[in-house]
Amino acid sequence: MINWSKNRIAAFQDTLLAWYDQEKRHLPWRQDHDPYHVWISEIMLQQTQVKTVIPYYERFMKRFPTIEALANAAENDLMKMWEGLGYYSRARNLQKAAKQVVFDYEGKWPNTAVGLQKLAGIGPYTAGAIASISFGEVVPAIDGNAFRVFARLLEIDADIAKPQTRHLFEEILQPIVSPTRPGDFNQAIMDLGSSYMSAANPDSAHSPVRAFNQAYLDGVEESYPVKTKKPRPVLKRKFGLVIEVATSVLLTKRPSKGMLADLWAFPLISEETVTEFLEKQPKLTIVEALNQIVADEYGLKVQFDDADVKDVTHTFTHQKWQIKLYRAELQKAPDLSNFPGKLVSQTDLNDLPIPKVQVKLFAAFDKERVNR
DNA sequence: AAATCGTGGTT
DNA sequence: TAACCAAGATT
Repeated sequence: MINWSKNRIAAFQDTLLAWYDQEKRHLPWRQDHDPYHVWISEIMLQQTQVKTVIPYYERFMKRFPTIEALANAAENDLMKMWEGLGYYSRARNLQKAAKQVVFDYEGKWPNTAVGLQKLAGIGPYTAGAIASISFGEVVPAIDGNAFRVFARLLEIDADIAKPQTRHLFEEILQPIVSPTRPGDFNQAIMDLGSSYMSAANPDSAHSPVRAFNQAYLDGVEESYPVKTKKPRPVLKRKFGLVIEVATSVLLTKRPSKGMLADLWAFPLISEETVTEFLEKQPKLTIVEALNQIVADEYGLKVQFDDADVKDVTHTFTHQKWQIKLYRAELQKAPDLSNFPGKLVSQTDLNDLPIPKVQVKLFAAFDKERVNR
């Protein structure tokens, strides 16, 4: 790792900010420095590409123009706005934080990174981003871009996958952040990291800060940043249940903890549940086991169709689901007192927040339907 | 500290 | 395809 002198730091700031003034991206959330606008965009942008976020941000601002509107929103409306964005706890934390600001802080935002981190869903990166962009606090905003950019510029060998490495970067970056334009400095690093100093296809030869890029100058850019690999997704086999009543279908509201919390989907039975059932009653077929599980768990008398099974796979960050989708029809509306969900018509469906895996299940199921 | 929590895009 | 990446936070 190398070290920069004060003159070097000043030259870097000038070069970076001059480039930013010329080439910065014009994004919807960059029209002003309103903390509400900056905050919503930063939460949406966590682990999510700019291109994906833009339409979500526009819709969100129309639906919830102020932090008061968000604080008072119905949970279902909020989750519907977030539908398809992923990492849904971000949406729930968003409303928690909105309530904190509106009701605990009388509508006044904390104006430092330390204060901002007391709000739900705001960690060290997002706190630094809002504090510097909206309030002019001289603090770094260390996201994946900042890790990558400075690992290359300074040949920092620490593993950025390790939590403690953040502290090292904070120490290194604090004196480098522009004291006069901290928000622009942090955003410029992100623009740089998404263009000339991207992860996959960097173009350091034409980068405005190539003269400061030690890894590039040494021809070892490929070696930075140092980052240990994550394990591959674990395979989970499941049985998905389509239980129809006329043109409606039974959906469960998923538990409020764990994967896809509070979203709506077909009931899913884990392979383990079915396996255990078959060990106790080896003579049963899979369909018979599913029928009995549904009777035991939900108090529903159904008969799944063995000849109408669809396969759907969906990969998350750390799990790969292989779902066998079974279908059954009921002649009349059942007693749902033991079923954690409801009978949903096509029109009702439009109001419920649905995860992407369920969209895939619907697609497979609809194909079956069309073919019949 | 390591695992958990989504989705879309690229190679 | 499988692997990796994209403005991370929480437990």
